[in-house]
Amino acid sequence: MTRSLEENKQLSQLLFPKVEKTVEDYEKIYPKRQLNESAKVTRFAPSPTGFVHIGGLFSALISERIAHQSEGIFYLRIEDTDKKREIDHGIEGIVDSLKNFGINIDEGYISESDEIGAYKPYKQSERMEIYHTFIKSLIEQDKAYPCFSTTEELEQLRKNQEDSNITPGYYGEFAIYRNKSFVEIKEKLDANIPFVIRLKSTGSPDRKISYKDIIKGNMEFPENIQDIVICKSDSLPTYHFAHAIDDHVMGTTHVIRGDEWLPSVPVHLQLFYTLGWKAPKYGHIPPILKQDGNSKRKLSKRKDPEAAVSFYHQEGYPTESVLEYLLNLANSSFEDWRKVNSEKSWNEFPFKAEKIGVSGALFDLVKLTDVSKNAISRMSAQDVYHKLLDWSKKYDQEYYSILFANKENSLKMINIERENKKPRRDISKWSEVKEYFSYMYDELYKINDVLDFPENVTNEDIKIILNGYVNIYNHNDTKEEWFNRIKDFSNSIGFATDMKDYKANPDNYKGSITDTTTVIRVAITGRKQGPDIYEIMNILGTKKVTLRLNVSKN
RNA sequence: GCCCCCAUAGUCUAGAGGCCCAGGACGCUGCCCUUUCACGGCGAAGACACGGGUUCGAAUCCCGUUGGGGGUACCA
Repeated sequence: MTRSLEENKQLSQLLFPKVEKTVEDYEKIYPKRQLNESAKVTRFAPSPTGFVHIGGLFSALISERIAHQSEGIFYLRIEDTDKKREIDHGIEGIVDSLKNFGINIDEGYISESDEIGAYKPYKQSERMEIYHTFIKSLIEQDKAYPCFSTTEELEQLRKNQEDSNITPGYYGEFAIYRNKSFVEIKEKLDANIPFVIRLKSTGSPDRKISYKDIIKGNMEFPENIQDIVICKSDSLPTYHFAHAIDDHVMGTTHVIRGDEWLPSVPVHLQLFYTLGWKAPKYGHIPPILKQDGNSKRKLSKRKDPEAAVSFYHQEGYPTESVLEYLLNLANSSFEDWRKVNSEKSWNEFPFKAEKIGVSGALFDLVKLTDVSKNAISRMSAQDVYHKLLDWSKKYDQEYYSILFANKENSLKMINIERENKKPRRDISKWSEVKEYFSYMYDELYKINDVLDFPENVTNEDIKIILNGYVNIYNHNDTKEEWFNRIKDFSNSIGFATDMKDYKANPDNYKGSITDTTTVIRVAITGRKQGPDIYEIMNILGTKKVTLRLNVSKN
């Protein structure tokens, strides 16, 4: 029944006549990396099947940290073995997303069609010859074989197995093509019957396999007993096989991936073992979840706009905000570190892979907002201005022109209370700034029909305040002079300046200095809240201030 | 069905048998400071899923239950 060594050799030749190189050739073409003992090699290996998912960015970030913190290599490999789901410009999207977030790769694709690095090609569809060479060798060694079962037959098999309550799948006695004779196989091949290549499993159902996951710790699984497909009928490798080949050949030391891969570990370990290689270390990260009714679920590409990293770009969250939020999700000690290292870059944080939580976290936009406010408050006005320009150039042309034309004033505005020991924390994303500072620009500022003055001040008093203030306003006042002037003025019209006294005897006054300034603020900015009103008036200038005061009176 | 993973407040988490009648951050909230907001200061409410063990002692170890997530493809 079984085939002789010679027959297997013939079979491999029959199957892969065009493969000329040998396994040894490839070990020479792609030699082992010359790196320090401690240097780690990681990769981000997405499929170009859609936009980059926030979970993808999460694993890319973790992989990048692990590599670069150990002075190792981080590379980008495109896993395009599923031609059915591939999209146009998929690679470009991936490359751009990483670039945008400042996650630097050492090897792999740097644009839709250009790649760098000594282990190219970094796209699986271009590595066919490599995979076939290794498959050919496995067949020669009787470790793999062609299987001619049709999808229908396999479905039927599964159904029968389920009905008789035995483990479903293609294994053991059900692996009918495992030991077919050379003659039988040749007949099928000559008849052009489509086939896949399967790996002959060496696993046993009553043996366990254990390994230590970098993130999840000690794991134990039953061995894989299935004769898994390693080469599909379109002659492309399956993910499992390409993973083993590429990560060995490219010298990956640590594989970081989503924990949906956890159940495949026995398969992968078996693959490495069968190929005679040392398996990389694995780290399985939990998914990023979203609350959906009563349950949590993975952020969905189809249902959740916030699943796409492009969403954060559009909204104008600075990349470091998103990265820091993600970093905090991975290592919760990040925020403590950030508190005492406010001027450092996120990539100086001593990241620890083994500290990553094991269970999935809900993505919390509110927390992201907080992280982002902090991140932006740490930036210089120049920095904020330029980031704002970059963002608006892409997403808000009108605002871009305004910012561009009003550089000086914009910078001053952004800088209000920015250089305090504790800077303002009012901006969390670029898309909200236009509205937030709209009163700064004549093009954007519109006096509301109904100004929202404080309720406790009568219309009559509002007029008194506005009329009086127009007369005493002096653009050349220092802040102190200005404040003294407001105080005197408030006193003169019956508004308290001593807050303690006001609180003790509110009935003695029409209101307090808070009300006076708020009325002025509303008249000038249309808002009850905002940065230091003295600074704002200073930037606006006498002309605009008096104009707005006069307009608001009516 | 079978296999695997997970389980501390609304959210993210610290916690690796006594330091914990559980600490931090976000959020929520009270007060103080204050020309508003922000900042800052001082507070408040809020959690070890449940049930059994083991132990002098358990959030921490074991077993079970429940709940959640994942896998079970010629998808990754």
